[in-house]
Amino acid sequence: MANYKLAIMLQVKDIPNAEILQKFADRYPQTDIKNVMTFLNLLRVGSDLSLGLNSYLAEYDLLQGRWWVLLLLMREDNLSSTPSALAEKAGVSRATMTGLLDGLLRDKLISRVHGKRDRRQILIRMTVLGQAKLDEVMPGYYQRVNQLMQALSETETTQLMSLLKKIYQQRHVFEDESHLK
Amino acid sequence: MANYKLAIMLQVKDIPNAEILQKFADRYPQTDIKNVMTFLNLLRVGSDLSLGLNSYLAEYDLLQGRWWVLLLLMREDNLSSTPSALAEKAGVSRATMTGLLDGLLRDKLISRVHGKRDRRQILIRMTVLGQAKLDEVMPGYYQRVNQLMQALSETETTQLMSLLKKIYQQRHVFEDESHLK
DNA sequence: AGCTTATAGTTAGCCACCTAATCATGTCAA
DNA sequence: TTGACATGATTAGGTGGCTAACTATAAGCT
Repeated sequence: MANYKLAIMLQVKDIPNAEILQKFADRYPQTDIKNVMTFLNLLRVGSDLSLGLNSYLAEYDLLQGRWWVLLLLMREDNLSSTPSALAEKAGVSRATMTGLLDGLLRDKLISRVHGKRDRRQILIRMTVLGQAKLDEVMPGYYQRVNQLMQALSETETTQLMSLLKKIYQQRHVFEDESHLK
Repeated sequence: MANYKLAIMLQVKDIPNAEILQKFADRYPQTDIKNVMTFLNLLRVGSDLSLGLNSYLAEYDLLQGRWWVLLLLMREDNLSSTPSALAEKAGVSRATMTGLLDGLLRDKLISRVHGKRDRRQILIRMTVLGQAKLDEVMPGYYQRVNQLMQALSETETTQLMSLLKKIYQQRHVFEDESHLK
């Protein structure tokens, strides 16, 4: 039993074709080829879009982690939050958040202030530079998302949301033995 | 212009709701809320499934990278390939493949043999232990994929494949300025 | 033959993620 | 009020990505 650690997604460039999957299906009879292909395609599309988003953000010296932190701060009325709250909302460990904040601080996009009431807490506030960075990045981001989603009609987008939601509800299948019949 | 490096997907736990997106839409008028939400959900589902797959594989001391290498080798008639061919098919750099192969070698799941014709080449062959590992992992993998995809009917699965394909064709939107109108 | 260029693989060093351990501060109950 | 436990943040150490630089071998020209 190993420790599972990384959120790194394999960039599945070479999804097996039906013939190859059939070879596996012979060895492993439970295989449903169509299901596997759909699953792998879902992973691949997600991975490629994530990679693409990163490559866009990198033009502005950001990656998804630090960019998302700025977005979370922008949502707050006073542009402030704490490391643990940010870690929770971003879905990363507090240790990772410390690292992300280190990077943002280095680029002066945020500031760290020690809490007054609870001296364990640190208050993170987005700086004017941070806001400027976001103002630089976001228009192009929205433009590209729109461009991407133009591949689908309004109806298809609704459909996709609905299908994703159904799959999302099953997401614990890999983790939790009890979900198997 | 920074260097873009990681295939790490942000685990977007906290997708903004319509109200928050509206706030951003006020600041950034090009925002199409529905498109953004669909995009973020696609990223999130991909990320969560990838994470789940990793957590399953970790029970067998594998992660997606090393697991995928074993699958690629299993496809080959003689269970053999070269590091560069594997890197190409797995969609990772040759340097990363070196690292993955190091790990597989440590666990004796593959063997390295120096090429005869071209002495620069190394031949990677899956060992009996490697095949046994895959035979251990794959049934549960297929079982879980089937379980996951039971969320969708046959028709819905076909629909999803079609929608994903349409989006996939637009995947260069983030990387290539010329795709913007 | 001997240069130059291309190719296969590894190494070095960076980044973002993780868990576990640590340190400081708060809280609560005997 | 003090000892046990909880909580916020950081540090240490490991993994798997990346690019760039390096070594060794091969191939192609002149």
